[in-house]
Amino acid sequence: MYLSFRSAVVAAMGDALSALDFPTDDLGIERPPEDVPAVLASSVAYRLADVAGAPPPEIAADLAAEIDPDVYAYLEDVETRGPYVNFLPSDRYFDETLEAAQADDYGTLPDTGESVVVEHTSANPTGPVHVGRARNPIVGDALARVLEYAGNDVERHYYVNDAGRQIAVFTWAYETFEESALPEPERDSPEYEMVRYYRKGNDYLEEASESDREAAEEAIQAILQGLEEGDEETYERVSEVVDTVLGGMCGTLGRLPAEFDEFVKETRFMRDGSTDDVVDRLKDLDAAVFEDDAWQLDLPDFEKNLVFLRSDGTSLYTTRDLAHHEWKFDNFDRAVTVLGEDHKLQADQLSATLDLLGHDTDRLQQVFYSWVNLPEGGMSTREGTGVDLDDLLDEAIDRARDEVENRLEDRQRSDDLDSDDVERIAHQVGIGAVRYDVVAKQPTKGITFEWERALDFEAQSAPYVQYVHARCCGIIEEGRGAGQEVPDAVDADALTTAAERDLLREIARFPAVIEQAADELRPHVVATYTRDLAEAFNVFYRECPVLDADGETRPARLALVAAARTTIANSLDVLGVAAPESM
RNA sequence: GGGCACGUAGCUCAGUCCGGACAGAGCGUCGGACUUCUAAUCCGACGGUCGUGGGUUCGAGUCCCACCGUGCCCGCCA
Repeated sequence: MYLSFRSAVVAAMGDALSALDFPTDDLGIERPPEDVPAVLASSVAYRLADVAGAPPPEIAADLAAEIDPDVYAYLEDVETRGPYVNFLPSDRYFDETLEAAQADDYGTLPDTGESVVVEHTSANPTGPVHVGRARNPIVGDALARVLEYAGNDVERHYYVNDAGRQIAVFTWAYETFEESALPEPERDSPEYEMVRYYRKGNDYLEEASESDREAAEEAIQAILQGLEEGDEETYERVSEVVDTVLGGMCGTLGRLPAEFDEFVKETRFMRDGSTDDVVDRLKDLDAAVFEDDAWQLDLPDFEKNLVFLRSDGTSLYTTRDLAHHEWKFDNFDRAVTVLGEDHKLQADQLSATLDLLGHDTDRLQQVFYSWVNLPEGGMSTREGTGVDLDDLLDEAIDRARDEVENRLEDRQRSDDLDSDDVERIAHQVGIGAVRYDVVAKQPTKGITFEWERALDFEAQSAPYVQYVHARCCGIIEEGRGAGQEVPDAVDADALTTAAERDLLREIARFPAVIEQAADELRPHVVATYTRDLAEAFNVFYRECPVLDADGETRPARLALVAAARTTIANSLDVLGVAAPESM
């Protein structure tokens, strides 16, 4: 309804402007402040003052007079306030919003017919997932959900680095050191057990004598060469390490939850010949140069050359990533990648090179986030510094459980929660709080990890929004018990108070929020929206009794609660945060 | 040194892309509201040179320039 209303306003403004011989390239449509009852407004009158030779309020009045609301769908009235033209929606707008918002798929936009691959996380399989990179799966998964709601056919990919030096070191270390020489694993899980070899190997390379180190380097190089040559046995050896560690990491990511449709291995593009193929085409480019025995690309707009083939003839990460992205272009309409800001230059070079290879790089978009650091510095898997995501999630669940148990005593509601409920709520709230805290912020902002802050359940947090969902469910359940079912169709006329209208207006915006989040690839706008929606609901809740309301008001309010419930549930779903039915 | 990002209330953040209605929340502090559909709630008070200085504009937190501070990047690593 909101999107239709907006189209109507766009049409009305365009018609009015051209009728008065004003330019129609700037409609000035915006969202008015809260205290203005209009759903949309236009500030264009300001800019027309010069052209028209009249003060803005006068122009606004002329524009408003030019528009006949009856001609446009959902438009009730056009008013002016100073220089602003305000558009007020009709009863039908509210009636249909109330009905549409009760559908389970409310907020889902029509199919775009486009396939989108969202690549996120893609962390090197070297050890436990730590908080430093936890932003990637959380933002990436939310982004995938946003794009799905926006009508796209989405696939989530994890690009697995199984061909780099780190993995060769890991494989060598795993095959070289005895478990008896290693410390106890921090957890009973494959990646925690395996990372001990990786750390041991790296320590050894730093501390060993020169001759020992050279011997080790030889073994490591042999692994890299084996992969480059497509040697099956080497691939098997590396795969054992990679698959084991990755399996463990996915267990942690699954708790968020972040799941993937496909794990795309780097070696795939070495083994199928596409890396060699892209190297051949790169060599033919005008920008290709052969310097210092290595093939390089002299990219415009970049200071340094991009090496794509080493002097020993082996490929680099970037080379394989080019083949990877050509594969994405072959199989999807669009590709979105979530990357740490440290990959920005590399991503720009990738796009520039794909452009030189003749690809339409508008189909590739990158979303960057900055790392989560500790007060004392960055987190590193190799050095074992950092907070494991598993520990953060466990702690969040523990604290949420404490909260639930503390609140149990002075709980007003009579539906006793059993121990399963307590555990369910602890998980929903604990993990939801962590996830919401991350997804609600613009990813480019830096975050310093602090336990207290990450685990604050007050504030503008997930529980605040989740609580609204639980309240909605409570009212509906209570009503059902008293024989008051949510009506199928209802007249929004019965909703007369400002609190009811404000809530309905917020509910109506949801599809536009999805559209904006998808267009801008910024899931955090959905989080901001959930707060506004929850706030509007809580005001309504305080001022408007539902089940005790009289006459037509009761079914109308019940329908409003049902609409709020699906809107809250779906907006939380977009963020990947659970919507508890009680808490 | 060069490039990119970030800088809004004591603290954590919206708002900046696309300039417009008095710059909004939460936390903290102080003061109120549970015999009433769940108080993880609500209401009120206090709190702001929107990093600094210029510029463009009828109008700048938003656009441009310079500077300051912080982070990231500038490998034949990934």
